[in-house]
Amino acid sequence: MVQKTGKRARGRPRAYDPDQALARAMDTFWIGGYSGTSLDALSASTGMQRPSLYGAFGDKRSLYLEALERYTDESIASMRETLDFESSLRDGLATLYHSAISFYAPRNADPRGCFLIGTAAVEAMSDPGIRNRLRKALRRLDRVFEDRFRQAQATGELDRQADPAALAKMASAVLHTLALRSRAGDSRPSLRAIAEHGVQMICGARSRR
Amino acid sequence: MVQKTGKRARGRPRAYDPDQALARAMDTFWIGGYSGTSLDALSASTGMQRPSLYGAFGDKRSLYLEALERYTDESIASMRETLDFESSLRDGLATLYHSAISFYAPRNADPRGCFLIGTAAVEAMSDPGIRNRLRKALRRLDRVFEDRFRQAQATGELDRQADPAALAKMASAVLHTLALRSRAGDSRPSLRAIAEHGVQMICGARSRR
DNA sequence: TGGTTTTTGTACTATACTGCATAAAATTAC
DNA sequence: GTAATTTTATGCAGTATAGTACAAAAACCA
Repeated sequence: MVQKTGKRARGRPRAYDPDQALARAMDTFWIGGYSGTSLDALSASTGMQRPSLYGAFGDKRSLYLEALERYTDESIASMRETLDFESSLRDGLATLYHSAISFYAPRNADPRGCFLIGTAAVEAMSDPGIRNRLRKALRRLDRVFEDRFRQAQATGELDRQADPAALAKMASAVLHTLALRSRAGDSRPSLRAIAEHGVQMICGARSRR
Repeated sequence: MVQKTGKRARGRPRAYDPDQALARAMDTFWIGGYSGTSLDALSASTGMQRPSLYGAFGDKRSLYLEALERYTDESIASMRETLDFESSLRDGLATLYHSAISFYAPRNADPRGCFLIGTAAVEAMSDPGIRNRLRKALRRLDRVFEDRFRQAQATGELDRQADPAALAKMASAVLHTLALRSRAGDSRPSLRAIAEHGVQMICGARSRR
């Protein structure tokens, strides 16, 4: 078994960094999907032999689930950070979407979209565990937007009669379409245009930037 | 080879209906995804032996591509029909979304979402052919909305300054999020709520139903 | 009835895949 | 330096998979 926080390991030291290995495994799943990614591919990308993979993460599904959790946590943290950093709701949304586009369709690499939509959505039908995790992840993402909308309502930036939960789902919908379209190969300018229209639609078209 | 429009086949008659077989194959891919669906599964669901599958549709990828095309064509036809049938833009959108929900999350079967998002999006990364077909399919879906928005503009139902292409992408975004969330297991009422908020957001919240 | 044509069903090949057993390697504890 | 402990590396077992070869079957034509 892997000793998670062992200060000085007793036996032979590990030749890999568990965190980096998980990140590489996530990238590999991201490209090939769960069913489309073999243990050989994971072994090659992480640099770990199969028995080491099993020792560190358990079987293929467990490794995928860890990658899924990691992705969700990181995405949510990054989104919260962006929305907190920008002072206005409008700027926060705009920055968040533009960051998402850079993330989904990097300038120097193949577009990959969102890990959840690109890999978990497929398996959701045949694996109830993955389906539940996907549903909860989407709900958590909704909550990030919802919390910011509530805050905007408290400061008077957003109309008192607005429905924060409903607006949050619309904000997520824009994110979902950006993720899908980037994976489908849409150009970055066209994605940026969608993001801008999304911001206008959610915040109201009144104040032009 | 399969004779597509032969009036009276010369040899032994086929034991299957190519159209029904393709529909069954589509269902099977829909559930398991491309990589996750084996030829044995396809053989079982269609009732055809593997050699018959090859004779009729070619290899696994060709069969998948045919299912993809069929799904796209049928979806677009159905959407156009709905938007044409309803007299107002608002009712057309509302009916379209509700039909989509019934389609994505049937009352008597497991929710399955959209074939494109659920199966083609995964393969898009490793198969450029599928990625291109997905991109074109999404564009065609956008066009359905765009055409309807243009028509609404012509009849004065929609503001002259509105941007039909941009509105169409937002209308698609709502459809995308419905597809994703249904596959993630969201409840039908929550999906219906999203649809209603989507309609209000796109058509403007002025006229309550 | 016999020949022709097309499809079906069985069986096969070669490969890929997941998971694990086992021994060598690298480190700590005494 | 030796024993104990943990990880690595090689290789294997059993199964699943995509695709195909080939003969039997079921129709038509003469």
